[in-house]
Amino acid sequence: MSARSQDKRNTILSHSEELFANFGLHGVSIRDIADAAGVPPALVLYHFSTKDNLYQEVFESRARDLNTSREKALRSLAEGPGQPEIEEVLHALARPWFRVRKVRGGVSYARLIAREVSDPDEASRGIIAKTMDPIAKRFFQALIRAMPDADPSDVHWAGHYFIAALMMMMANTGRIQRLSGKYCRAGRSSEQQIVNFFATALRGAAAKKRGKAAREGASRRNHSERRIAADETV
Amino acid sequence: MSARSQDKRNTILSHSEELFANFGLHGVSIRDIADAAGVPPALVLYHFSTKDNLYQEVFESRARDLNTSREKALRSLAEGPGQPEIEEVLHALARPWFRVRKVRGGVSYARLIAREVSDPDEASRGIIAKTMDPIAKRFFQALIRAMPDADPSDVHWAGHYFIAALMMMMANTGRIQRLSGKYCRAGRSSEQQIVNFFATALRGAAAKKRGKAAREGASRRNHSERRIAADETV
DNA sequence: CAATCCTGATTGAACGTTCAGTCAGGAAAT
DNA sequence: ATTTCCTGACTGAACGTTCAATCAGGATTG
Repeated sequence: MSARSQDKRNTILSHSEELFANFGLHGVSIRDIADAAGVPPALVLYHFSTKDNLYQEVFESRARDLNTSREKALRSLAEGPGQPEIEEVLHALARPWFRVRKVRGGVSYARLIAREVSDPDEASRGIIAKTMDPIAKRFFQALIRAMPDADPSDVHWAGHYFIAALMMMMANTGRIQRLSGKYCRAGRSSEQQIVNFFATALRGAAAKKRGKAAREGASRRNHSERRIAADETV
Repeated sequence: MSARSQDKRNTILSHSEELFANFGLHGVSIRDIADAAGVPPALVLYHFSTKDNLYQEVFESRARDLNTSREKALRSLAEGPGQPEIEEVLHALARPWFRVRKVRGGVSYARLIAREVSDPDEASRGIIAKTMDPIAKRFFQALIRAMPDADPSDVHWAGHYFIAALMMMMANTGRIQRLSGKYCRAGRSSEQQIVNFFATALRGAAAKKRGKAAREGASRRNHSERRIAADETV
């Protein structure tokens, strides 16, 4: 492929990224993308065959970088000596997100993923399950390893809350500013903010549990798999 | 309007709710709704004029109940004697959500709102800003009142994390189960889980801050409005 | 010349919406 | 009591538009 052709392809890709992030797959037409990129609609399909495939390619365009950097961070924690610090684990998941937002179009990409994560549509589930779930599972493992004393169930929940909060930041809907004005405008410090909060929270939860266990006496040490009524889905 | 007509209208409304929740405004056509409800497409627009208006009405159908019950809970906290417990404030926001999911179609409705909250589209922002923000602001006020010692900035962030986690639960994408298996299948206990976690977290954050303040000496008591680099948006 | 790159014109299908008209049934008039 | 009138409820067919996708063929490049 010639350099000129490659350029046009990338232009289409980046404009697709922005539009899909802001309006979703069904909220954007091939024409919208073509107009934004300044090319005829046919060229979009010449390069990407179908709209669905274009969407897929947008999604995967940065996923590899994002996931390899997250995987590397998690592996280095897993292979490191002793148990990792909670903050390290949280940063391993979060830092690549904040990093990707620094490069051109990265904010849109982060927003796109955030949209996809909270979309219950079958197609979205598939994409997320394939692209994001393996890393997420490692993340939970690392988190449990970092908190051997805590109830694994609590750690799982905390991990989910962390991901939810992270994705809310990535969605970047402007609601945080709207609701909190001066208090929550942050930028450079927001990664520290979220990591510190959840690290403190996790330690607090673990300490509380330890306290309760101590009060109850040292009986029934490992009952982490306690049964939960499952007639409802969360 | 006759009872029979009212019935049909409600049928259309409830099927719209479910479809919009699962596939979004642009992912659903009038014909999809008409087919699901077993009525001709023209009847949908006879009752609701336009697709956008139908979407709006679906959104507002349960919003009044939801908001009045949340408002009542928050007001009773504000008017009560002394400062409210953190758990009370969190429950005031969360309980109506878990309650609405118990009635028919409520799960879809909760999912619809969760979708809208994380949608950066202008139209979604408007709907959320009008319908949900006033209550959210009261919630933040109550939360700060419940934690007079904590840094208001931290409390704001914690409140946002709480909302994010709550909305993730409401989105009900199945990802939590997929990632955590047995640990996070909960149902009845999930409201307790999220409230307890964030209550502990908030107390922990406040305690940490108090500790730090004590260590730093009693100088600079009220510097809650510390400047934050704002070149970036979260 | 051959291969690659690109485009205008065009496709059938699906879209939201409109509209003329049917129909049941209650009110009003005879 | 019968007929007439009327209206709210509803429908099938069609509207113009936009959709994703196709394709033949021109332009550009190696």
